[in-house]
Amino acid sequence: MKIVAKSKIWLETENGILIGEGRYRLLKELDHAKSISKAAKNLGMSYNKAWKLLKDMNSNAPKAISKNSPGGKNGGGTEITEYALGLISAFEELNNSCWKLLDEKIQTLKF
Amino acid sequence: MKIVAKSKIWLETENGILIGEGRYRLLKELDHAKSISKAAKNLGMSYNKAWKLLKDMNSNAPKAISKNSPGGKNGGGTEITEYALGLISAFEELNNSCWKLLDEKIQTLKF
DNA sequence: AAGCGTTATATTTACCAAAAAATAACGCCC
DNA sequence: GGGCGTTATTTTTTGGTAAATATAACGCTT
Repeated sequence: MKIVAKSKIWLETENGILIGEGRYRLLKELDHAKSISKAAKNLGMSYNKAWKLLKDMNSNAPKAISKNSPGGKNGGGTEITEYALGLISAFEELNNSCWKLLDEKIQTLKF
Repeated sequence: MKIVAKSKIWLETENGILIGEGRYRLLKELDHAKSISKAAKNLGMSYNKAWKLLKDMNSNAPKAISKNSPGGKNGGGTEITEYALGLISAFEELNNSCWKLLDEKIQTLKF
């Protein structure tokens, strides 16, 4: 019987969760859509949830994650910071090495 | 600001979850207590939940996880199999190497 | 056969978190 | 200043899961 190892990783500060799978996807989509409402729609997520996640990340992180602009031209928008881009990379790298490790390790075990 | 990487790993078969953090703790306690009701009490878990977890593991695993004996001397009891002991070891090993990897990797990243 | 302590299972209740809905605020633009 | 599309926030509703409860079954022991 085939047995697979799965994992979820996330980063925490003393304030709370900085990034995990859902927040990672949101940041990537925000980087592309430049708008919370559009990003949420693209991800099949409610605007409300996306906004709460982003707000939480901003208050947990040591630096700003996004610059939000309500009102103005075309209603406004949201841009993520350089720091957020770095977070995205870091999360991807940690995830990839974790998956690779588990894939290798599980070969050495027989069930 | 201090940032830590956390992870949860688990093993799945095509039927469902084989072992994860909660099931791991239950198996270890069962190995010691030889009784679902005692193990559950020791873990602060309801008997109902422990029984369901064990039943699920047994139906997901390729081999028996436990031998349950209702009735009889002292009301019966539950013993986990050699296969379950192997699962415990495998889970510990995967977890340890995963944590070690994350600890090392996160040092190389600056936030 | 009655009692005991366990496993086995179904049912009901409670809770919490996610989703949805509603409302407000914002600032450009015409 | 009114309309537009966005962000911001609160409130309400819903759904799914955990907890609690209840009941049955089991097989030794006396």
